[in-house]
Amino acid sequence: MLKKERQAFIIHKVNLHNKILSSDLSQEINVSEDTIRRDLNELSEMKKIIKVHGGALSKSFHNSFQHKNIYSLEHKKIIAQKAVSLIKDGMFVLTTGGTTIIELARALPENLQATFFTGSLPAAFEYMHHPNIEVIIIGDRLSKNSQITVGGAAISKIREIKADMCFMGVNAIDIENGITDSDWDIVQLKQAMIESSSKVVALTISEKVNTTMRLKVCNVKDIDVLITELKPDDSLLASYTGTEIEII
Amino acid sequence: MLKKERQAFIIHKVNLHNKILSSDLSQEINVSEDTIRRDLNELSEMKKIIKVHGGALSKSFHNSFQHKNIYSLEHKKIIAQKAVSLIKDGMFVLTTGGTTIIELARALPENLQATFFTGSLPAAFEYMHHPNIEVIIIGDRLSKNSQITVGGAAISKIREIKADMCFMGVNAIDIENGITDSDWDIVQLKQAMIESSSKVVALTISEKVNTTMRLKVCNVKDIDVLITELKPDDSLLASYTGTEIEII
DNA sequence: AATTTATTTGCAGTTTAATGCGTGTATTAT
DNA sequence: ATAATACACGCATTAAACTGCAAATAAATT
Repeated sequence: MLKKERQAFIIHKVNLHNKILSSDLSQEINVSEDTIRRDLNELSEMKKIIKVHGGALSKSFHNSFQHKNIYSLEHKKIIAQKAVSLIKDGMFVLTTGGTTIIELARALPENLQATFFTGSLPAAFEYMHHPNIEVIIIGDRLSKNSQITVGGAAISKIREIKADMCFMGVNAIDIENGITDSDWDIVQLKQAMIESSSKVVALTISEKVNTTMRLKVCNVKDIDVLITELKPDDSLLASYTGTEIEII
Repeated sequence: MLKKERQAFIIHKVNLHNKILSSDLSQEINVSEDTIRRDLNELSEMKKIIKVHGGALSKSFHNSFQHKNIYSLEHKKIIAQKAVSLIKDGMFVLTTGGTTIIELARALPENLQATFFTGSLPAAFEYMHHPNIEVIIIGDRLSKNSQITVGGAAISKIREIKADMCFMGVNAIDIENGITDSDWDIVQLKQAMIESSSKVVALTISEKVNTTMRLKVCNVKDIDVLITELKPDDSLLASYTGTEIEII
């Protein structure tokens, strides 16, 4: 068995089982464990697999359990601070889910009186702890991944609302493709929210600026305000300054 | 089992149950408690979990801290255990809020496949962590006291549902006055739930049996099953045994 | 085809990682 | 206050990983 085909075989096995032991492979292919180890190292070098003590794991396995760290937490706090300044007493506010929105919720001043609509459970929890904020939950099927309600009922409820402002956590934004996302249900929700709001505020860490995902939510011009942790005149945001978007 | 794999498993478990004991994990995975402790320390270092004496807690649910303080928790666990046995695969289940219902949610077996409708945020959080349970959130204004959605929209949504079973946390029950409560909105909700369910299961700690509040929810005869932490033949429940209510 | 060259493999010895156990010390519960 | 758990630390054991080297194999050259 040639080295190339052996490595192909290993990749196949790893992807199939999500994990593999060096010792098993060694037996199965009938080569020494050293050889397997060398293969695993090379494949790991090529980012095809994740090598661990004793064997290897598939990339997908790793991803599925690797919860997104909140290391951009500080950035998100800055964003939240800026976003909060836009909210005035008496407003009706629509919000999506996402960790940035949670930070926004935590940053709300105690004396702010406003009504928040959301289908995001974690966001609702946060809003709930604010004394002067009225919370309206948008009901429907709960998506376990995103911890937000999704579906037709949610969308038609959103359409019934006429909100002053919509705060949207953004996963990818790009001057060409606008706001994009990877989850069909979430895209529908966001589109409905945009239509139901007088003003759309997009929140994103700069890391996600100029990235693209598969599904389109809206064009850049549909956004009224863009908030990142950067200063408005940062060079990364230069391409957006020409548009009619307000950058904060 | 590889180390990474084990740690992924631990993260999964923690997120599912919101808390986990080192001793349980040790047994389940069949490694020494030292190993588990080392894992928990590393995961805690990585901010994936919150390590506490005896085990670990999920990050998402820091509310679990309050968990210990729940009044007569042990009784509620017994009640939850009994209630769970009534739920079969494929059922549509309506639930109210309340700490007893939370315990019910935690007691649900992992392999149970069912659809749960609720307006209670804490309950929804619990259901969400169960892999095979579909959660439908009933939307409306969020009552901060009871952490449940209340109002006309919630009620009309409930009326659209035809559930197999309704689990109702009971605040006061009495053979004369039936189930009573003190919150107008909650009473409306509960009445709607009763109407929309083939079977009504009332859950209550024995302390609340033979007590009364101001607002009537329903008569005792509208209940199908009554669950307390007591044995069915306990003298406290004697007055209910004559009726057609099943006592568990 | 034969020989050189380069690559790959296996092996021995050493190093490192992972785990379990025993002991003494914290922490929690009674 | 006392007993019962849970914890941390060091050490021993085992398995896995690395290192360098020689043998084996494949590829290239003449």
